[in-house]
Amino acid sequence: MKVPDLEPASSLDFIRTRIAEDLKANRNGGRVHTRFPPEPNGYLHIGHAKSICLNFGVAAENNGLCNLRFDDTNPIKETVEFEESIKKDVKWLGFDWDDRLFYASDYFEKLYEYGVHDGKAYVDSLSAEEIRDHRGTLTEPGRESPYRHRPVEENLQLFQRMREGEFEDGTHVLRAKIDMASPNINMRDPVLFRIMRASHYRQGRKWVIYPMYDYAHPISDALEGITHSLCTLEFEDHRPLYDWCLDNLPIPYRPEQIEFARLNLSYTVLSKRKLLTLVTEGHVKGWDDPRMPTLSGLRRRGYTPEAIRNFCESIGVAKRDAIVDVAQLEHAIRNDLNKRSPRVMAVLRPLRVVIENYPENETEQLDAVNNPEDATAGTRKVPFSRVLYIEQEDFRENPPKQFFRLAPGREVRLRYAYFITCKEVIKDASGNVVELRCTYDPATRGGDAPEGRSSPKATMHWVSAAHAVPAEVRLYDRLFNEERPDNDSSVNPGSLEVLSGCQVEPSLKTSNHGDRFQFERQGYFCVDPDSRPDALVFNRTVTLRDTWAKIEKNLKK
RNA sequence: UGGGGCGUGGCCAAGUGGUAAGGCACAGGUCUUUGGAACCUGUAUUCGAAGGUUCGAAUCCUUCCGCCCCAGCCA
Repeated sequence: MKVPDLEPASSLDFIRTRIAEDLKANRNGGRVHTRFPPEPNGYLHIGHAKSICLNFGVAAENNGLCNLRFDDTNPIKETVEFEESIKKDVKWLGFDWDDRLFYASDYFEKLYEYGVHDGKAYVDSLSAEEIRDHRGTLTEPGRESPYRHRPVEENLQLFQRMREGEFEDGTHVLRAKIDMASPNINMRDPVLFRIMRASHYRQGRKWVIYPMYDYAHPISDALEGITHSLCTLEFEDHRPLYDWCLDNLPIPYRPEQIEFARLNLSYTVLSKRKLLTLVTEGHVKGWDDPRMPTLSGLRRRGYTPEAIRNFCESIGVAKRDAIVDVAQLEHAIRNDLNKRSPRVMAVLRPLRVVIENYPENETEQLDAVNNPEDATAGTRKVPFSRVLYIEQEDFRENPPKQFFRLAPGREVRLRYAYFITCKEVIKDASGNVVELRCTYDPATRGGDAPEGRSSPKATMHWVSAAHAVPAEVRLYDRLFNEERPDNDSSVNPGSLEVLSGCQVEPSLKTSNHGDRFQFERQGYFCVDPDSRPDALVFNRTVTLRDTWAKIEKNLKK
């Protein structure tokens, strides 16, 4: 009898499919070994998370390994600070490279040895501009350098002298001898090594020549026994060169490079260069500014590693250029936080409410559910008294049709407390509503409607004025107003709004940095590192879905 | 008009000759002490276009159109 093949529950992306095929064909002896190879020249962002999840994920799924390798071949851009931030972020995301932390710079000696192997490369003494001139254009072939046919012996000597620091920066380079007429510009004798007197953050002044990415990368992969070298689409053109390096050097091993589309997100930028600019030009407060799509920014904003991983899984891996809607990222964090974050009441823009028929000096402790999504989260006590704060936007003197929160003469429920009715509106000299005089119904304690009475349409959050704790709340919005920001786009001026007179329930007094909460009816918030016990600071991670906002928006149309 | 890729609903994305998964978003509805969550329902006669092969095509062939990447001694 024929045994049916067991198909995987969900479909595999093209890379996982390819790896499964390789495994089935017993290529690489059944091994899967990937690597995440960041250059330590900036902070990791959500786009890197996609690559990290792919590389570490694919390895884990196949009982394989994934290395962390720093591609530190350009000393003028790289720093320890960046390296440390990258390691921290990869760990935070939830991945572990165990003892497999590597550096391209540890392979410099090997890369040097392979340099002029077998006459496959030559020392060129043209200037940078001359090399550019000789390269040709997209439609015209390049021209060979007059130095292209130097004897192997001479190349060997010159290359050694390059290393020994006998030449000025930029006077010589080592080039691969491939094909100046290749329609693929990357194959027109690409530079392999350049002279650069720069202090390397790990190697110091040990080297004055540094290898180029195209040369260092395939060899690094080979030396580490990488089976699948996953990178982004812009390197597709480089694959022939990747393969050339491995084919023409005495390396007994052949990793396979596979390219996938990098992540783009609407309303933000994801290139290291642009992110660097935002930081250096002061448009944001640093790499970990909660508006930044960096992992450190998202972390400070209150995103969880789980949410980011789920997001990366949800967007898939393919080859077409795509711009993922930020709404998809927001969905991922809401989905995660909904299940795990304790609910709490916080009034962002307070409006004073006096309950006229409530005793002056009385305080009640009312029971509030910590998380309706999690029965084990239990309950807490929330103090109620005569003077309260509610949200300014929860009261309308002239409520539009579908507004069913508080208005003159109207009754609403205060969550876990009582039904209250608005009796009087008090305004200041310029006509602003500054206080509401209300009455409460003692029969509705806890917020339950007595038998036979229908419950109000609105339930609102509130805080007892005498017990509330003042706090600063930072509201974040999309970094850019344009869906696809370009180089001329400027940061959304409304991307950060700081609210200073907020009143939060007393249980928040003991919260710690990084703690996450749902402020009921408003969104998810976390305690910022700037927060102190006597000066609480919260960041809004993301708002709750707000159907009233949609209704109101449509009313205005 | 050199080379390399890619085109499936508003945004992602499965599908690889047998009659268009799923998620996000959106629109209705149920429920609700968060206008939250959850749940239900709806949304591509059509897969960039046009021809062709076939009983049958998003999947095969041809032509065309559109988009992205490459001329760093960056990665």
